[in-house]
Amino acid sequence: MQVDPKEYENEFFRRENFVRKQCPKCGGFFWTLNEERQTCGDVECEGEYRFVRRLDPVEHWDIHNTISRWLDFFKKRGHEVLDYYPVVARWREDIYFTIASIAIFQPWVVEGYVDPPANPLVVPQPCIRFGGEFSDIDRIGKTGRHLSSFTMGGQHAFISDKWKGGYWKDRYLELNFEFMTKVLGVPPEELTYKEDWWKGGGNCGPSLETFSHGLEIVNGVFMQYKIVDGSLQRIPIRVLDVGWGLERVSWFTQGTPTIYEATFGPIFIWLKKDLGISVDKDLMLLYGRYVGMVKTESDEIFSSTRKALADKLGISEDEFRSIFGPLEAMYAILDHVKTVIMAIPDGGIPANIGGAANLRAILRRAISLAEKYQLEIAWDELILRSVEYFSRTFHRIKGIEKIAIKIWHLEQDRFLETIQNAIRELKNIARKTKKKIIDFPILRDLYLNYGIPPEEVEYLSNKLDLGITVKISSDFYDRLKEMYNKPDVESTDRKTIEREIVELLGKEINNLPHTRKLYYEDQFLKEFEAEIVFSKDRFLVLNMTAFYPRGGGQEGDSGIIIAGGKEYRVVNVFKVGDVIIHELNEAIHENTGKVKGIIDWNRRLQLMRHHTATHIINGAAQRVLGPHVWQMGAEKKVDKAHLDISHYENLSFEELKEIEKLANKVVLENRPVYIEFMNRTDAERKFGVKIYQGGAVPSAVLRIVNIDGWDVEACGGTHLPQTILVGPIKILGSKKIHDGIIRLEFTVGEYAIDHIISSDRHLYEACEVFKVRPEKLAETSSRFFSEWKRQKDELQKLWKYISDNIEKLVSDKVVSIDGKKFLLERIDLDLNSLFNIVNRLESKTDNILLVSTTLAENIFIAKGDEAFRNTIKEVLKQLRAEYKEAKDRIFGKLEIPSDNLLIIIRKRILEEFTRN
RNA sequence: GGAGGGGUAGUGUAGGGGUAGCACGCAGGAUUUGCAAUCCUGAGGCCGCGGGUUCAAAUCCCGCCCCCUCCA
Repeated sequence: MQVDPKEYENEFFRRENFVRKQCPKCGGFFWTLNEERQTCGDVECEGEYRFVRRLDPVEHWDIHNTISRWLDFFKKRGHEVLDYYPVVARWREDIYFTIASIAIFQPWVVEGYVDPPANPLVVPQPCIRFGGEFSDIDRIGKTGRHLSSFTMGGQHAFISDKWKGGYWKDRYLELNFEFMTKVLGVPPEELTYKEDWWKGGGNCGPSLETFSHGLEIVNGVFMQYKIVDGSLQRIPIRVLDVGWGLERVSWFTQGTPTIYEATFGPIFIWLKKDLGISVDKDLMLLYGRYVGMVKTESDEIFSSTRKALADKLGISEDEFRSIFGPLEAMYAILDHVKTVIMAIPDGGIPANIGGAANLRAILRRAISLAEKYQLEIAWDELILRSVEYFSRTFHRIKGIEKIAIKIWHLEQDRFLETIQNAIRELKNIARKTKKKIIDFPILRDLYLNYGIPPEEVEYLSNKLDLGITVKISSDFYDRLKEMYNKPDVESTDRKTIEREIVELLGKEINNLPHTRKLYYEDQFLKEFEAEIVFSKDRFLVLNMTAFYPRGGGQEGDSGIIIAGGKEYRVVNVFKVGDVIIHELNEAIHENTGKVKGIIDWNRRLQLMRHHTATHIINGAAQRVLGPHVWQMGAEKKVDKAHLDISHYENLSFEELKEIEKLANKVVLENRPVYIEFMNRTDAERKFGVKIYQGGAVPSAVLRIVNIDGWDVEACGGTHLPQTILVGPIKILGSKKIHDGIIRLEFTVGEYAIDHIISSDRHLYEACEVFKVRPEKLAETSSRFFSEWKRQKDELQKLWKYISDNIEKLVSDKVVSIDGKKFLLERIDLDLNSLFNIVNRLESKTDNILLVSTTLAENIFIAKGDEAFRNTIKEVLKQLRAEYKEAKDRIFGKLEIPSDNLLIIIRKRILEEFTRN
């Protein structure tokens, strides 16, 4: 797009005599003090990183010192320092990870609903990005500069009529210039400010990027427009959105070959030594100097620029691969481990869904790279060292090393198992398939069932020398997509239901005044009087209500409303915007007048108990399991409730009981529960970001529910004022509902008592069976179980013995008549055993009839040719006996002694054959 | 949230209404100076759990649990 050059003009440039030039290479405009300068300063135009000069990192400018110097600089110049936010952007619905420092302030501050926490301010914000210009996963480690997690030094100022303290372009550049030249010591003529345009999240504005010696170090955006119907419109609030690449600052000042040496410092030195990787010093410096040539726009460009890099270093591509392959793999591994670690305390657990899937992807990439280059990574130590090192600045990862190691091993096992399964399956396919060709259907199954993409199948079958051809169609993923795109069942989420109701009630609902929420003013209000504001069909809106609408995972209240002398049952209560709608059991005709509302108090009390219990259990789970636990969802019903938490594996019985015990302890401690409405920024400052347990809260003012010294959450639900009122908490069980999310089911109050009583009853009944006391039940039942197993085995052996000998027992009873072999005998066994004998003797005889009298039952079974079966059936009809047929077998029960049947049949058979 | 594949001995698997098999591993024995190899013998299975159908279910039907994977 064409940008008005005026956008970039400012007093600072004028005062310092900067000149505006156009770069002959990229065509971009930039500002410089050096009139002779041609290129803009970007590495693609400069061709090299001219600051690279040293092999090993130095502590003086490591990432920690870089961050603290940077913070100091701005602190001394009137900026307030903010603690960093989580890397999992729980307060945002549109992004999973925090991708930039400005994300902290979107949308509430940027759109003017909430005051900024300070103005101006700086924040060292760790960000996680998968994909995009700076972090294309496959390129990490190979470009010298890509990271999946980095620290954005956010320098922010806000300009609005209502806020003091902001500043704009001049002051920004003044500070920027001062830091670059005075703190970093860059000669002024070596600085360039390149013009760019930034947009995101509907906002946009001009930006000036700071370059030196080939490296982009800062991107300063002057957010001041929003895009309306394709054209720019000034927004009332202007936001200075400056992002410093703090790892880049650290790299720039240390002058190491790549950003990785600079960022990972002592961990890099240790790992390199541990793996025995070494590269010639001069070659390494040369690599660092020119690795910036590598471009990542497309696969073609990437490989051609990589080739150019090898040429520049004077080595062949093969040599390049063997020298730098392991090193680049190590760079990537360092990066990936750090990113996984950074995400864990914020509840970012590797999983198969959403943003968490990216965490799994890089974790697996790290493992794959180690395997590919045969790097014997000491993962546990690497994780320990990474946590130790980075926790110096990023305090939230303190103490997560055990959990991180556990997660790493779980994921590694899972990954290796999947690969093993896939390899086995592939070998089976290779063995079974005659054509020795693997095409779409097989590739599809391998991908869908084992997660192995076609390229990997090809790699594996070559590596394993399976002698098969892998045919990858270029539209593989498109064909898969076609299969997914089958129309799915209509979703009836809450929003569609609400939309339907709004439609039903008409647009008027949106024009109604906000309903006064009596349930917040007095959570124990059981009865109230109010006035009708609106009614239609079965829906009623009042000017105020004590009925709690469904929300925050808490079910709505029920009860009765008396209007016009008539009683209505309230069957559902919900919110549309700030209007609370009561759904009644029948249509109401009054449009005005007073009503009386009575809440179903038993129900409400139980819901409140469940809600407060949810917060108590959440706090307990965090303490028992670790700081990675966040609430991922919850539901509170009358008879039971559940809480979903971020956690990496199913809970053991012991963990469950520990949580239960701790939760009940908090109940008995009778802690007060404070509730207050707070400004978003104040709440965050006072209680930290852990208040966002329930996810994004779409409001500038938060309702803070604070269980004293235990748990603080932004929550709209109704709660008890003291924990003792929750009553006993009984955890019913837990299960994994997704990877990385565990559901705890529980019940409280009288329902908990009921549950305990019924478990007692089950225990009592089980004890009655064995006539033992509860503490002996497990022991006794396991003794019974092993006894039962032993006897079953004995029985089996016995049966085997019998059947082995059955031939001998009956062989002399087989009679041959007219070339056919008959066995007509009485063997007193149960029917099932007779079936087995018949099956076993099938090849020895043609026609068999066995009768038996066991347990006062006369039974028989016969098997044979049609004529034989017909004879039997005829006799059975005469005897009025019931029988069944299955294939060539007839069997059933007799009312007469079974011997009788045997005698009759023997006689008949003899008759028939003598007649012929 | 939607969807595939799977759960049988320590491990890997076959079978698919009628006595639960195979390979590797394990134990004992034979051969051998010893090991490996080979041969013989043996131990080891709630066929994931709970219902249903059936004379009979590992197998068929229904529900649940667990594992792996894909998509949103």
